[in-house]
Amino acid sequence: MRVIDRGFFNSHSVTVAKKLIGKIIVKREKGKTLAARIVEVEAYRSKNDPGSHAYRRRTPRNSVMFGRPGVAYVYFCYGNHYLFNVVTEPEGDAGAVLIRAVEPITGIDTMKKRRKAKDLTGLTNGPGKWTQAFGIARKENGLDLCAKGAKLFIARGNNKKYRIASSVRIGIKEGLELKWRFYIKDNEFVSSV
DNA sequence: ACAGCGATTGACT
DNA sequence: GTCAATCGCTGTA
Repeated sequence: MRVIDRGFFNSHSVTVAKKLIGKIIVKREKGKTLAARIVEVEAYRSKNDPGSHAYRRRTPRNSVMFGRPGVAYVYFCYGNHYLFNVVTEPEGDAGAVLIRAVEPITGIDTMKKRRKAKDLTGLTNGPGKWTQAFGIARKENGLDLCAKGAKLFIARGNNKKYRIASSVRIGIKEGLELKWRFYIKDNEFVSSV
């Protein structure tokens, strides 16, 4: 399994977002491995992106977005859910890619247990759903996905074919002129919003 | 110090 | 289709 290095994330958020489609998110747990293919993402920047947490200024919550690329930015949303991003752009320049949906590959039983689900329906097709399936929460915020021996990382996928579609980002009120949501066309695990 | 609200989900009509 | 849940961050005072 070839882990993606920091240089991959040290780039424009939109570039990284498109390239993350089809990659594999992996979490090594005690005695178990969870893996899933990334099928839907959104790019966020700072300047000129009113939809981003980092649009106005650096705050305690968004500070991770200003830090090293390749680090996890996890935040609590709507009082119920954890949303997972990977930090992009050179250090000091805020940016992140939100992973909105994934297609399960390995560790499906664990995912089902956490989601209290019987089958694959609705298991990982949303930003708060797949993080729950993976057991990702506040403690993952600031975790370096490119560190040697990281338990959570992103790897290169197989060369499965897909077509990327784009649209406005979901759930935000500003920045709607930017079509920075990218997803695999016709993939059943893309969020159904 | 505090009111308002969000990069969502699941349950219910 | 509609709507409540739920909590901590953010902007304003």
